[in-house]
Amino acid sequence: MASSRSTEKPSIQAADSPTCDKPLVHLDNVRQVQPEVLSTAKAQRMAEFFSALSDPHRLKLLSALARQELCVCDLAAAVKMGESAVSHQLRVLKSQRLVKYRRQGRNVFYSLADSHITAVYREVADHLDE
Amino acid sequence: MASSRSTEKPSIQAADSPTCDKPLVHLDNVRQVQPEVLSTAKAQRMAEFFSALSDPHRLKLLSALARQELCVCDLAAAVKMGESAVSHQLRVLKSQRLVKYRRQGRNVFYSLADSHITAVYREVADHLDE
DNA sequence: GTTACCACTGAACACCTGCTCAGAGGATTG
DNA sequence: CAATCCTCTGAGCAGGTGTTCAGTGGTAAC
Repeated sequence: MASSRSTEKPSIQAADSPTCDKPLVHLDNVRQVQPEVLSTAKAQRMAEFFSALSDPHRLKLLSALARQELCVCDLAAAVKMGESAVSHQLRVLKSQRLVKYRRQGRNVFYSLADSHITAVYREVADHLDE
Repeated sequence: MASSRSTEKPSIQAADSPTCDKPLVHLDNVRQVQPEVLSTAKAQRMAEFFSALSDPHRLKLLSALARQELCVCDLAAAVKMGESAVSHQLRVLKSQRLVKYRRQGRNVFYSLADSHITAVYREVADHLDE
C-alpha cells in the first residue's frame, strides 16, 4: 500500500494522483474538494481581473468615470496623476474590459464598460463597511 | 457657460488647486467629477481587498473552502502547493477577513468568512463569461 | 519526557508592477 | 505645411509580491 500514517488508508490513491508525499491528514476531504477547485486557467483569468482593480489609482479613475465619460487629460487632473501614468493605467483597465473609449477629434473619451463593475463595487463596499 | 477651448480661462483656479500647469481641456467636467472620486484612504482599502483576490493560488484556496472547511495541509494537497506557501497566502486572506479559522487539536480549520465573497465571485464570473 | 506532526514565521531571492522621462503618432488649427 | 495639442509607447528604475528554505512553537501520541 502506498503511504503514510499508521494502520489505515485502504486504497487511497486516486487514479490521477500518482505520488503522495504530502501529509494528507484528511484525504477524503481532499478528494471531495479537489473537483471544486478552480482550474488554473480560470483562476488565472479571475486573478488578472481582480489585479486590474487592485490599485488605488485605478479605482480612483473608475470612480471618476462612474460619474461621466472623460478624456485622458481630464482624468489626470481629476485624480492628480501624470497623463502618461493615466494612459498606462487605462491600458490595464482596457485589457480587462473595465472601460471602453471613443475618439473625438484630438480627445479620447473613456467610460465604464458594463454594469457588473458597479455591482462588484457595491458588494465590496458592503464587505468593507462591516 | 464656463469654458473650454481657446481664449478663455478667466478665474479658473478653485480655491484648493493652487497651480495649474496641466492642459485641463474640459475644466467644468473635472470640477464636476472631482467630488465623486474615491478618497485616497478608501481607494487604498478597496485596493488591498482586491489585491487579496488577485492571485490564482489564493482564488483556488477560496474555491476549495467554498465547498467545506479544510486544514492547512489538506488545502496544500487540494491546490498542489507547499504548506508554507499556503500558510503565507492564508495570512493574506485572513488580513482581509476573507477567511476565518478555528483550532482543533493539531489542526487549524479554515472556512470562508462571509457571503459577500461568493456574491463578488458570481459577478466577476458573469463579467468574464460574456 | 520524548517524539512526531501540523502550522506559522523570517530571510533571501526572483519576478512583477507602476512610476517618470523622453519621444513618437494622429488630429486640428493657423 | 508648420505648429500645437492630446494621447500613446518603450526604456529604466524603485518598490512590492510570492516562492522556497530553514527554523520555532504548540499539540497529541507513545
